[in-house]
Amino acid sequence: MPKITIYDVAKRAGVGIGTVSRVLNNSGNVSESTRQKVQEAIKALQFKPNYAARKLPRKSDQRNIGVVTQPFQSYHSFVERLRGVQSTLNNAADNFEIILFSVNTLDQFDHQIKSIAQNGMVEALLVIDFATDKSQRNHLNTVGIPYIEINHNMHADWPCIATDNYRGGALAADYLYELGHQRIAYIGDVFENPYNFTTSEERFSGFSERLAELGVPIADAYVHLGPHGFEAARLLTRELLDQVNDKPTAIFVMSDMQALGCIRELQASGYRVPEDVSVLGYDNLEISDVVQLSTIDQYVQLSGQRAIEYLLEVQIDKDAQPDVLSEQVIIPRQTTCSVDQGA
Amino acid sequence: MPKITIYDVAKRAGVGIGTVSRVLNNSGNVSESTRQKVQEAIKALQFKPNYAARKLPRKSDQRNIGVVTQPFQSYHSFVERLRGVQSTLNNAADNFEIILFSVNTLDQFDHQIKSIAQNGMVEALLVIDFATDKSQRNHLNTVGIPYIEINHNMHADWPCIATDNYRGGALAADYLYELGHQRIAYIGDVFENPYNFTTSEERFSGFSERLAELGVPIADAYVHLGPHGFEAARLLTRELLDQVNDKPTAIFVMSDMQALGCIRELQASGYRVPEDVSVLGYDNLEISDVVQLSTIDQYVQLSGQRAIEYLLEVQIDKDAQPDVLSEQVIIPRQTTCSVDQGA
DNA sequence: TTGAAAGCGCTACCAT
DNA sequence: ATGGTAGCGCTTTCAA
Repeated sequence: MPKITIYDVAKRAGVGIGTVSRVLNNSGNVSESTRQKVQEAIKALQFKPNYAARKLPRKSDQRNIGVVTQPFQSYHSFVERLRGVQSTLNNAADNFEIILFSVNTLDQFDHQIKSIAQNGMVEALLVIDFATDKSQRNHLNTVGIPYIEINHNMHADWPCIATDNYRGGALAADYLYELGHQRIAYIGDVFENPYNFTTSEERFSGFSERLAELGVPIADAYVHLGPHGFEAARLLTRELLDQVNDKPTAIFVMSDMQALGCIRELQASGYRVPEDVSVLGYDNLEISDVVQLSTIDQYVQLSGQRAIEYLLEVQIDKDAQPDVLSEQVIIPRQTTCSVDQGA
Repeated sequence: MPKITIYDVAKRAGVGIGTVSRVLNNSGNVSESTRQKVQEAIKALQFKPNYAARKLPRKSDQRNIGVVTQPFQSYHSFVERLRGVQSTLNNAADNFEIILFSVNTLDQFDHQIKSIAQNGMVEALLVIDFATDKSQRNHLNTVGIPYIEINHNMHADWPCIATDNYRGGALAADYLYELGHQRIAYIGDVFENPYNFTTSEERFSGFSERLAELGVPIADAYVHLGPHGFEAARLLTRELLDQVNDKPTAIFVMSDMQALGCIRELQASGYRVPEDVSVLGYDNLEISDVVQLSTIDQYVQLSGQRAIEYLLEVQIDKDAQPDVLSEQVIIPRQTTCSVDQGA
């Protein structure tokens, strides 16, 4: 069926297109009777005004910022980041909308980026948890859409805010070492996954390398990797406990939800936390405060904020440079203690 | 500064606008040297192609669905609903994008709805946690944007999916009553709030009315309302314990996070859960499974799915009616038991 | 109060 | 390979 335009509506209602436009916009100067006729024609024809055509002759001040992301990898970081994006946008300007593009696969991601570059619906783009490739960046550059990545990896060559997992891992190492721990274990996700997420690997690298520097290298038997989640982490903890002669005095778990699973298994096996085994998580979920889990906070909301600030600035100041975020902080709570206290 | 168009770029590069358009679209047939010149002109002029103008002559098949919502009232319901929206949209059609409009106040909401109706950027609208008024619905109807609300209240007169808190409350009453409880308390949010959220009030109404029907009406002293959150719920529980002579044998708490606070305070006061006091929450968070909290699951993801299904159907079948969702289910876990077991 | 007509900024097709 | 030109569907004058 052919596209229905105001011409069709006008014809059917027996009026001019100007009149149709007027009723569409409530711009007055339309008699009640004609308005009725036009409304009827609209309804009968199921007319839908064309967004682009409508916007074109208007000096619209509405602007869009696109956010490309995975469909909510983690509740926490997704929502917190979006929150940072939102509030920053609201404070900076009131005419920005957020367009959420969510993609499931790398192919979809590629397609999405190119189509975004093509149709120009957004004037700036925030890419979360994906790494753009050269061709994708070319597309964006050609049409002049500024973009920034929030990603696990750092790149020197294009705008990027890194969530520095490596540094977070090192922080964990320092913290546990300073508490006097020597036999330390790591529990996290397997390193290979379809999205190329390298979170677990990076946290582990930072952790193990720092530990080696400190003179307490982590033995393979103390590293247990598996699927994500509470239950899986329980199993990994069980595995760790079973396979090792000298029980660890501390465990660094790559996420809070997994740390909870780890603690559960430890307690079920008769270990006290932290007296027998300290457990350190990563994320600082709301629940982590509730259960007093020691953890690492990555200021994930802040990364959303920084990203938008950069995107906004780059429109004004062509030479803007993103703040490379690499802030984390240990939140010590009740699941970690020094080895002495344990003894 | 005047808007920069391809004409400006063409002039500056000494070419025709057709050529500029070609380099913009990578459509070939441009010599490398001219492409260079055009690129430079684009850069120098900071030219940004106009989205609307670009889209107009194209037969774009990209379509948008708008989602208007609070900025993430609750992580859980926000993400879960969005998840339902996403997956349903992805399964149904691959050319739909989600445009997220988030508003903080009722005024902003009104403004947003009217501007959405006006600019026609989306062809369908999902309104979450807000109640549209007559004038707003008129605006949407005038331009023929189908919409649906997901809200706490049920309306017979326009498309709406109700999250039937009243029924959920009644469910809680039935469940606790059947376990043999007679002295039952309620802990929840205060009924008045700037957003007109009536969740707490509705859950309480359903709960208390059902309890009355069952012959075990809830006394005022057993109802404690306050701010949201874990800590606040602790305080409310303290208050309850202090002000009442006969301790309740069961407490219905309006949300899981609050239920956790309640349990914490109970245990701190020497009560065993559930042996001394049963606690029932509402939401079924991920953590609730972990800590084995008995709760009510409202299938919040499903509501997002149903809403999109309706919106999609209404485009095809003008007489579509939304499924009025009112499904909840008790998830009995380890924080509730019968009074007999407790004794 | 209304109809006609001139663009809005771009794409795509025609020539050349 | 390139420049010119006819629309895309609408809003907004301008006359009537």
